[in-house]
Amino acid sequence: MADREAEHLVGTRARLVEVAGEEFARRGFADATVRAICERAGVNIAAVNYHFGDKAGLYRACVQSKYEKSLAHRPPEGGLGPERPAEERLGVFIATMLERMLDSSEPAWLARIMAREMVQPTEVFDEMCDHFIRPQFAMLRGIVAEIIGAEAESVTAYRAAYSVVGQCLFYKHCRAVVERITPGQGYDLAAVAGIAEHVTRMSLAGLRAMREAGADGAAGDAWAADKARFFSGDGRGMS
Amino acid sequence: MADREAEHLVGTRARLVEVAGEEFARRGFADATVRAICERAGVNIAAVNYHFGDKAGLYRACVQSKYEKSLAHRPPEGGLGPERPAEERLGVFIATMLERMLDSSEPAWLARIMAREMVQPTEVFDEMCDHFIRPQFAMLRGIVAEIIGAEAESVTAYRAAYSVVGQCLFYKHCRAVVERITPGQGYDLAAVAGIAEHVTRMSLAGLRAMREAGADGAAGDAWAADKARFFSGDGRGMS
DNA sequence: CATTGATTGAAACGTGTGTTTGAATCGGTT
DNA sequence: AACCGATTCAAACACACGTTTCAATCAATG
Repeated sequence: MADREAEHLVGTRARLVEVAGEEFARRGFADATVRAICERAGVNIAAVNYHFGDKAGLYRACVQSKYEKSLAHRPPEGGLGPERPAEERLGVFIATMLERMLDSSEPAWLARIMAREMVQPTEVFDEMCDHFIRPQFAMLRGIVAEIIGAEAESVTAYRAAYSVVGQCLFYKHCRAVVERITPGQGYDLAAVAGIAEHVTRMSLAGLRAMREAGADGAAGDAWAADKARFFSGDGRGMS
Repeated sequence: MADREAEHLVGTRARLVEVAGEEFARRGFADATVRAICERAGVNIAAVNYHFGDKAGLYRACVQSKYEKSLAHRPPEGGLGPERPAEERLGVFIATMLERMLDSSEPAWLARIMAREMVQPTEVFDEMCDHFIRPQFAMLRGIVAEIIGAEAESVTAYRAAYSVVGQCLFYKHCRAVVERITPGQGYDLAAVAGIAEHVTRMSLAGLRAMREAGADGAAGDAWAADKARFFSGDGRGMS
C-alpha cells in the first residue's frame, strides 16, 4: 500500500534494483542506506537480504543488470559497418558515448556509478572493465589506428584512444566543474551534439597530424624508448 | 609512546592533517574512520574534536591547507613568462599538470581527493574550484585561445581547453582502467614525460587545425547556433 | 613550588547502520 | 479445505562509528 516510487515496475526485485541504482549513483555505496532504498521502493527492509543476500549483493545486481542493457540500447558502432570510412565511425562513436553518459533522458546513473568505480574500484570493477569498457575501447582503438595509419597495438594507438575517451569523460566526471565555470547550460540533446562535434573535430585533426608525422621513429628519441617501456608489464603485451 | 607514523611531524595538528589526507584520499570521506586516522597518527581520538571540531572540520583543514602548497610548489606556468610562444607554454602547462597528478614522489592524495569532489562535491568544492581550478583553467584558456586565434571567452576556447584538461585528467581519474588495459607500467617521471609529450602533440595539432578552419562561422550551421546557447546561463556570461 | 590554562588520555555515550529473526501473509497444489 | 513453499512484515539485534565527558598531564607564569 505504500509504494512511493517505481510503481511502474512489478516485483520487489525490479523495484529494488531500479531505486538502488539511482541511490548508489547519487550517494555512493557507503552513504546510500538500505533503509532509504527500501522506503523509496515501497519494500520491506528484509527484502534486500532475502533477494540479494546483503547490501553488496544488491549493488552487484544493479551494475551487472544495467551495463549490458546500456550496451544493447546504444551499440558503440551505432549500426555502422566497417565498410564506412574510419572518420565517420569515429564521429558516431564519440556521439554515442557522450549521449549515453550525458543525455538526461537515459537512466544515466550507470555512468555515474562507473565514475565512482574509477576512483574507488569495488568487486564489480574487474568484470565491468572486461565486459563493458575493454570491448568498446578495442573498437575505438581500431578506428584511431586506421586514421593514424599505425597498428592497433601500437603505443600511439593506445594513447590516441585514451585522448579521445578522456575528452568525452571529462564532461561526465567533471560535470560539477563545468557547471561552475560555465553555469546554466544543461545537457540536452542539442548541447550534447555540439560537444560531440567539437570533440570529433579536435580529435580528427590530432589524429591526422599524427599520420603525417609518421607512426614511429620520426618523432625524437624519447618516443622510441617510451614504446619499449610501454609494454613491459606482462609477457604477452595485450589480449 | 605510540606514534605509529608521521613521526617526522611535530604537533598533533600537523600529524593529523597529513595522515587524514592520505586516509580521506584512499577510503573517501565516509569510509575513512577517525579511529584509524588517530591510531595511524599516534594521537588520541578526542584530538580531532579538540583541534578541528569534528570529522568534517578535519577534512576541510586537509584540503584547504594543501592545494595552496601544491600551487606554490608547482606553478602552472612553470616559470615561463608570457613572452614565450604559446605552444611552449602549452607544453609546460600539460607537463606540470600531469606531474602534479601522477608523479608518485609527490603527496599525490590531493588530486585523488579532488577526483572524489568531482563525482560528489562537498562543502569544500566551491572554494577549491574558485581558488585552485578556475585560475589555472583561465590561464590554459588564454594559451589555447592564442593558438587558435580566437577570443579567450569564445565557446571554441572553452571547449578546446576542456579537451586538453580532459586528456590529462583521464590518466588520473581512470587510472584503474589504464592499469587493467595496459598493466604493469607505473607512473614514474619518464612515463609521465611520455604521456605529456603525446598529449601536447595531439592537442597542438587539434588547435592548429581549428585556427586554419577559422574561429567562427566557417564550420557549419550547428556551430553558430551552438554558441548562442552556450552563454545563455547568466547574463554576464563569465567572470 | 603553586597556579592556571592548554592539551592529552581512557572510557563511555548515543546514534545510525546492516543484518537477522520469527511470525504473518500470499499463491498455487493436492 | 488443507497444505506448503515462497515471500513479506514489524521488530529487534549487534556492531561500528562520531562524538562527548571528565580526569590526568603538560607548559608556562607568578
